[in-house]
Amino acid sequence: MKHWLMKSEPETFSIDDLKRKRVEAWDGVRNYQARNFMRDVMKPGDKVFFYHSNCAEPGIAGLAEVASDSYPDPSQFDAKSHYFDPKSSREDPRWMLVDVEFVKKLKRVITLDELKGHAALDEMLLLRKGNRLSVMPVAAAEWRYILTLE
DNA sequence: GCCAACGTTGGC
DNA sequence: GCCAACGTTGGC
Repeated sequence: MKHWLMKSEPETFSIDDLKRKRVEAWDGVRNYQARNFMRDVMKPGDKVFFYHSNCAEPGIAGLAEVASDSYPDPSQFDAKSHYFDPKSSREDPRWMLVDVEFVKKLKRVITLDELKGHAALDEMLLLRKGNRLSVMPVAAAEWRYILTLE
């Protein structure tokens, strides 16, 4: 079982939205590296940090779980969708996603700023300069360490 | 709203 | 295959 971090802008889709809906198709990812993680590596049951990005208090807001195998992102075929991709086709879909299921909301947001202050997390992908991946792996040791911070 | 960092596109 | 131009991400 692997561990992941998935970013979402809370104004668009927050941990509270996931709590309400229980399961959400993680659509709209249009980055090949992030897609490859979802398509090739993620497995149902993998653990996920739900991260709030591009907001007043960026950080880990909750826990979730991968809830499906990967399948084509329907929004890529929808001409009315913001995520429509005219270069993709149903025969050869370019973008894949997984379903993500709510596990729990953290008692507080473990902020990006706080994570930066822990030497144990120096190697964390999230904290690498210039990293913009919206779906990324988290090392098991980092996962366990972060859970103790709540 | 700014802007650094990065990814993608497309002309050559 | 190079690289300039452009678009996006996301912290601040």
